[in-house]
Amino acid sequence: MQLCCSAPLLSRRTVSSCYGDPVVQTRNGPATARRSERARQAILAAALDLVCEVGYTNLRVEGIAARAGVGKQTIYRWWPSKGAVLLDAFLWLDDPHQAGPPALPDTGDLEADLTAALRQTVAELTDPRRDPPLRALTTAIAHDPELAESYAARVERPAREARRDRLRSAQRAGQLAPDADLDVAADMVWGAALTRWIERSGPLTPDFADQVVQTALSGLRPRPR
Amino acid sequence: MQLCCSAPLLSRRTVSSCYGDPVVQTRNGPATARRSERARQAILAAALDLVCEVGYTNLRVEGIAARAGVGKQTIYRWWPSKGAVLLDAFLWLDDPHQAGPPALPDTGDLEADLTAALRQTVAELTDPRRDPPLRALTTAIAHDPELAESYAARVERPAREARRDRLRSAQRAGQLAPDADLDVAADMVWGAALTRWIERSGPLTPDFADQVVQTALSGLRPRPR
Amino acid sequence: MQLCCSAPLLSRRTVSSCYGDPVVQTRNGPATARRSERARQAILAAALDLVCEVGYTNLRVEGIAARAGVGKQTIYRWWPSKGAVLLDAFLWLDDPHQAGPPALPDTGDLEADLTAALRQTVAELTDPRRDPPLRALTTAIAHDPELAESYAARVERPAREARRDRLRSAQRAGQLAPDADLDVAADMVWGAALTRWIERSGPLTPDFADQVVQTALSGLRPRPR
Amino acid sequence: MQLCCSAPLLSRRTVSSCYGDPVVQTRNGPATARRSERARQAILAAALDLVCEVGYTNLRVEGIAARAGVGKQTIYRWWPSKGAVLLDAFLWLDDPHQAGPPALPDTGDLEADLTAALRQTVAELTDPRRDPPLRALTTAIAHDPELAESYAARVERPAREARRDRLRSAQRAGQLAPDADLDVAADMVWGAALTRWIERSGPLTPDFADQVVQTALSGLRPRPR
DNA sequence: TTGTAATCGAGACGGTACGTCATGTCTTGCG
DNA sequence: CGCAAGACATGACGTACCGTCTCGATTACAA
Repeated sequence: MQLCCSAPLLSRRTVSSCYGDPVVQTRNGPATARRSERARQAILAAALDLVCEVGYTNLRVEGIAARAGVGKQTIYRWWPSKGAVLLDAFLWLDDPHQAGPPALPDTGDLEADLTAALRQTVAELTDPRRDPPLRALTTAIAHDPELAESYAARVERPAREARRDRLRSAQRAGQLAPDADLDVAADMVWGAALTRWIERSGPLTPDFADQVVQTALSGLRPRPR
Repeated sequence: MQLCCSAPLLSRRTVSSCYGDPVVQTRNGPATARRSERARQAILAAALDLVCEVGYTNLRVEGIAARAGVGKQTIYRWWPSKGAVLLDAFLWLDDPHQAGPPALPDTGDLEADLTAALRQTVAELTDPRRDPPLRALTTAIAHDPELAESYAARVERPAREARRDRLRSAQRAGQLAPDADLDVAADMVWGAALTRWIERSGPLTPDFADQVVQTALSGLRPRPR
Repeated sequence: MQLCCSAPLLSRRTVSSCYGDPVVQTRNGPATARRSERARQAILAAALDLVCEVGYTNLRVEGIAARAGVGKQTIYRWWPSKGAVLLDAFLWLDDPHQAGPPALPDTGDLEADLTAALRQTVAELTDPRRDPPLRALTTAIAHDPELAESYAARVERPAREARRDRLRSAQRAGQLAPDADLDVAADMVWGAALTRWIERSGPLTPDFADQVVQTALSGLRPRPR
Repeated sequence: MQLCCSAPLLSRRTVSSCYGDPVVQTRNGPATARRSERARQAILAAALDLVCEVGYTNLRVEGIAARAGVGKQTIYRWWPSKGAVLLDAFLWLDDPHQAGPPALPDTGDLEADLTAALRQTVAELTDPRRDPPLRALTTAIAHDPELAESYAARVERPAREARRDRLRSAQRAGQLAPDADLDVAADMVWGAALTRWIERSGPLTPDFADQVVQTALSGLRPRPR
């Protein structure tokens, strides 16, 4: 797998030393000249800017290169496709803020924690800096298995596991039905938000997050009195 | 809006006579020669075949034309994009079977009806004839607003309304909490399936459908005894 | 051989109907749409203009296409390289004037005929419309065997044979030594001019042509008295 | 003029000390490290090998560097183009053998001397070590005026002058018509060979050399009896 | 029965973007 | 400092498709 070259969700401070190898091979000697950090950041920033400005279908590798003041080959040397650039760029958005795998809050109050987490998801999905690249990635992975695997490994599975961890903790605490399938539960809660986001079929607000969590916990049936 | 030229979900038997007007204008005289039904069906069939064989990104208008034994212009005359062809082709899959807007069963047993409906959705999502074109459409609409509107009008909104209708009926019958938001409820149930389908993050089986409906109705909290 | 698509030195008047087949093959049906004569002429004219303006090394297929108001693919469809375009363009220069294989004058006066022919060669070599493309071709064929064969067949061999024909006629008339090698003779006469042209090592004038022919006929040795 | 950095046709044995200055300027300090003779010879040898193996158009500076085990910059530091490398390499071929400007033999027998000289030229033109680089140079100078001047100064003019010297000597000895133009004479003799070489239009053999010289001296007209 | 006009299969056209390759410069340690 | 290594910015390459346009041939009403 050689899709993305940034360090995947590391906790190290010095990202600048975590490069992968070039996508295209050259004759090997004692490596001397190194990858340009300036170029890498300019490319990621340009990709984010452009996907917001012109959309994914109008996003061109040439355009990224031009905006970044970089040669096209410098992009193709390190990424196999514009989708891979975008994945790195998307993760790079959070690079400074979080330096480790995500985790849901665990205050002991399940409803509050889930609500906070889903509100966070909703906020990210509607963040104008994150919506366009994420939407682009969502469609790109549908047709690029390698990118899909990379996206799953670096974005999807970590999020999914964080959710399951929190739900398992709640189940242990007796706050969840002992026979509940945690994956089904998570798919219902986050799937509701994801569906609205993908289909743009309804408002995606904090209120919506609250309702989903409350409904998922209590169920749709009328409360017995 | 002139995206798709097949008849949209009409109840008339003779679909072959419901053409719209050509997408490209020609000088108008007393209409004489008519659209070729043979060509239309060959195009739709070729589009379906090819999207399954080579995927959406490798689907070319030229390829559809060649496979259908048709000139490229015959496609561009009647559809504005390969996405629009695919939408017609996808709907054409169901043409013989259903000749009207979809409706969920309403036997009075809410859980049974929802389970049947979600099982049906799951079956369609995993049908090898439907999965590739639907996946293609799902990504195509992300970048083509006209196609998105057409898809919403002809696929999404009808389904969504059928679900809401059934839930409203249940709410009237006192089988649902009176304050439940029906859109939220539907998004939870169908969003769970849609998420698994999009993210390929888990098995998409009848069992899964059963679990989702049961969990949505009863909630995640432990049942009081 | 599919290098050049104009008719090679035909005597037919209607050159516009002598196209060859496209360089890239497509599936064959009953041919309908035809090659654009307008595009062909624009390309040849643009190639000639540009090679004079910017030189062969700076001649780009993109540049020809742009100058001709033509898509790049329209060039690649009909010619395999810029050298092949240039060969056609060079021959197209003479298209109206000569419609058959070249022939040297044969008035019976060998010295006068050779002098006229060599003056003609010298005039062409120094013609500012012909010098740049011919120089370009001369270097291009050094590294492109297919182009070289085409050039030999359409330019070089016809000229060479015309010269040999005239010399043979003279030999029959007793104006040439019976044991003279006609190829050696022609190489001496035209080689002298070609060398000056290639090496730019001396003036290339009608006078020079006169001297060469006179010297070749009489020899370098002092005339016995 | 900074085209070539080897010593031009010197008679000194120790070529290794005749370097010019680097083509690219660097900040000047007290010169310490000197040009590597090993690198220079490896580059010239690699250039010769490669131009024979892959041809001039496929000859890359990177390829020369790789074959020579040298950094690309080491080539660009000392030569302005691959043509300049090739010119040095071509001259370096003769470095050991001749250490001065070329001269034609002058035994007093003009025909024998010219024949020997032209046979020598023919032998060099057909030498598989010399043909490819020389052909490359011949085309390279057509588009690179600086290289052309250097080639003229170091290869062409010396040869041309040697020929004229020999012919002048013959003219003084009364073996040549007093009014013969020596440049025209030389162009006829060597032009015949050069033309065959460039156009590959006939055998280039010692026999051919003999015929050319004999014909040039005696002329084409039938010998009077 | 014959016009007449739109559609048909076919494919060349003017273009845009692709991903690769080559160029010549710049940067990084090593000797 | 010169050197080997190689990343860099630039830009041309030839290919693949795009969506439009132009050909005859075919087709089906209207006169």
